[in-house]
Amino acid sequence: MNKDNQALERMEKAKDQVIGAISETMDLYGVTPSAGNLYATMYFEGEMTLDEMREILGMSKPSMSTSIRKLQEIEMVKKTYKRGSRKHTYMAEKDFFHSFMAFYCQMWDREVKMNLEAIKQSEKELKAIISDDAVSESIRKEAQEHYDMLENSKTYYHWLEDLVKSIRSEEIFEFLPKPPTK
Amino acid sequence: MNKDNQALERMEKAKDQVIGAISETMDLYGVTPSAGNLYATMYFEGEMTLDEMREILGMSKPSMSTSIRKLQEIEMVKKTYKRGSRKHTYMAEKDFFHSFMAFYCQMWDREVKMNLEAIKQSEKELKAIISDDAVSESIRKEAQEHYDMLENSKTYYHWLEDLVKSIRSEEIFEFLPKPPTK
DNA sequence: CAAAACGTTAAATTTTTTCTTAACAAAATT
DNA sequence: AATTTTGTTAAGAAAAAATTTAACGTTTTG
Repeated sequence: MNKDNQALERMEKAKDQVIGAISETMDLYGVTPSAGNLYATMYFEGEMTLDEMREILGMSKPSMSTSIRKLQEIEMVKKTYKRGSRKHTYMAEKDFFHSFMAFYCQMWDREVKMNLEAIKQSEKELKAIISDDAVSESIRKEAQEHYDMLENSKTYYHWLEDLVKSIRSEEIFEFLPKPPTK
Repeated sequence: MNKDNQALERMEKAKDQVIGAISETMDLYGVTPSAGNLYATMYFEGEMTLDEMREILGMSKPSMSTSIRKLQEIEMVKKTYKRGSRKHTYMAEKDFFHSFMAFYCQMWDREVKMNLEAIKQSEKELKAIISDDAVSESIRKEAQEHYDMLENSKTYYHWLEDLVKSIRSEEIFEFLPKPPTK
């Protein structure tokens, strides 16, 4: 079937378009190129084993192993259980809403936690300066300014917390409904 | 004033806490370490010139120049006009809401545009395969599956577009109000 | 129980990115 | 107009990250 080979070639081209775009996007998200490429490839395939991945991407097995682990961490790939084969199989999460939620919630949670903790420590130090009468007026004033700025910034982090909460609970879709699948 | 020096040292420690945290966060966002560090430093300072940055960070001037440019791109730093000095001065955007909006809207816009374009091209190819009667049934079926998957994924991108819109218009704050500044 | 299959960890290599020094271009002051 | 000041671009060096080859431990199968 010559027509079929032609069609298959054309299909590869079609897939590569999207694979390239997804891969590039993920790159911007701080996912390594090969992990991005792997995910995008899996997006078009069903279950895959590490060897199949290595085969199709022309890369080493440890490379696939580490990429898959990273993709699992951000919940873009799930381990699947296939009876018979003793090789592990994995599958791409195809619901981008899920990926979006998992990725950003994880990221923002970490941001909030880290920064609020740092602010807490910092404010403790600043407070000590502010309430020490032996320190000159101008320095205490500066400390106070920094303190106020930090205190003010907390507003943002708490908002971000709320955002994460509304995404996890899916309340956000009441405000911003998922468009209907035509 | 020995007490003052002590206080200043303590203040540096307080600032460094937060600088470290912000810097690390920005790192996760794909901003280079030195740009992150620069922003976090400027967060505590007023207007700054390139030479002051170089001085305080102990880095080269071209480094500051490129970092500042990147920070301007994502709207985390604004150019300020200071009469008198002919050196350029810059100032950190301290409103994290603004930074959040600028950064993610830019990112998501690019993602939507890139991927929808790729999908469009890809679907064109797939359609050609699907409607070619000379191609075997099984291949046409596979093409149709890919097509449907792509078509379905558009839902997500359109949602992301809506999200960006509601952030830009600040409508999102009606749903998720900024917590009051105590 | 020995040998093979599978996945992961460790060490080494390659590639990419970031940063610096040096050269350059534009603007301004003398 | 010549010299100095300021910022950027270009090329090279240093540092960091990604990938591969090699070695290891576990599980399975003959």
